[in-house]
Amino acid sequence: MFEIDEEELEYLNQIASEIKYPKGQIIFSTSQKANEVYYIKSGLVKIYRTTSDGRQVSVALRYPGDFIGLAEVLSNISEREYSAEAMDNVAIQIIWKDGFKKMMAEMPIFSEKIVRLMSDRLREAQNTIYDFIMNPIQGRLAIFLLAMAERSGDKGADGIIRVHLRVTQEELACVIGSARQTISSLLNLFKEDGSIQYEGREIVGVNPNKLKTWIQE
Amino acid sequence: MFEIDEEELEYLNQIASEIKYPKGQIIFSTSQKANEVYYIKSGLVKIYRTTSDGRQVSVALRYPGDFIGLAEVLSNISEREYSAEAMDNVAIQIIWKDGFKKMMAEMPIFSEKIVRLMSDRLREAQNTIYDFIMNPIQGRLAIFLLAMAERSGDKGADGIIRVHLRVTQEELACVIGSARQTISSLLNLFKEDGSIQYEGREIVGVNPNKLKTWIQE
DNA sequence: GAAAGAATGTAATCCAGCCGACAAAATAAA
DNA sequence: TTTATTTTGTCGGCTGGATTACATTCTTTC
Repeated sequence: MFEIDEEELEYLNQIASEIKYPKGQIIFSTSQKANEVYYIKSGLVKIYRTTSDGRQVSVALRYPGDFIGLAEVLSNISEREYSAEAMDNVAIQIIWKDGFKKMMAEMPIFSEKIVRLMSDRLREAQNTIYDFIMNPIQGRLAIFLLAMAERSGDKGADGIIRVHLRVTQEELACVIGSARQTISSLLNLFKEDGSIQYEGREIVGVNPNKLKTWIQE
Repeated sequence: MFEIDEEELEYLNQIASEIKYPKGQIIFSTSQKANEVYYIKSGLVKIYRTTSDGRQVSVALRYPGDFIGLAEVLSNISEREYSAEAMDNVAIQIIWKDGFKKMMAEMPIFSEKIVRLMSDRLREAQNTIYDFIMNPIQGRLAIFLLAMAERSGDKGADGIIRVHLRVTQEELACVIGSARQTISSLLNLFKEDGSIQYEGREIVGVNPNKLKTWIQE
């Protein structure tokens, strides 16, 4: 989604410091001070909020090459509104707010890309809202699996996307706003139908055309 | 949400042309060419998409002082993804894409504000997603009424927000993703409970504290 | 290896809220 | 005014999907 170039990467390396987070680690969490942004070098990050009754509600996933923690910094909000958690082993660069803003000021093309990034994310979020209103659960699950596959998989000649997705049903439930048991039976439906292929507990193949038949509209 | 200053307004007046749309008029619609952005001078605008079975799904409302049609232009998408409709009589300035981009390039502070605007909208959209997952219908309705009141009403000394909202239940249903009949009974509940006050078919008062009791978390 | 813990499968129950159907108001048009 | 149109109120029936409750299987840890 965000295409960083050589020059920018070099600039980043100057002002950022790299940190690794093991799977499950919290990167930042709600109501912490928002003084920095993060650039994902590898791994998958979940953006979520914990409700008063302890459930997690996820509003987005971020992939390698993405920035996270941007919205609070760009909106000049002092505290994090959401939390971020490493869903894999994750390597991240931390950039302090001031450094990041300086970078934006000094590199207009970079700044333009950030504008485009925020705009892309807004469209993505609006599409999510639309999908939530339009689609029953199976549709949302299909949409989500499709999006994940397209971002992190390789499309084979047969049209099937090869992936390596290890996500628990619990995680899926909190991303699409459903119950674990419901996800369980839907995934089995998708499997029987050939929409997705498993190897043990890992999803290894996604058939976009079949998956799409579960989606409304 | 977007605070435009004198200088910017003047610049806008130079490059924009004003158009008025009567209530109900379409300003732009899905899959039209996205060659311009709009600045709302007065009135309320609904951003929505029409589904294949004819229903409307609304993803945001925009108020005076807001830009609309921004996301496609900033993301460099050639076609509109959503439609926009005047919910009141609306006065709007049209700015052509090139002119707008030139303006951003020439006025760095304006450009910064646009970044902040997109960032604010992203946070808003993420909060909407969160609310959809967390709240049952009455919560979403309460959240929406509250947001509308805070944006377009005046807060009295008693804490009650005075507004003039003429929205049909049908409109409300499509904004929060529900059925008209459900909205009907909920509004009556809210009315009995003192959360909202009617005058004929217009909502004229909103009691934020009472409304909040309907919201989860 | 065994035991503990985590992740899945399945089934029965229950309820929010959608849908259809229609009556009653309110507004607009004639 | 009368008539047509739009908007609202109300009420059962129906159902998707949450919830509860276990059983099973896979993964770690010891």
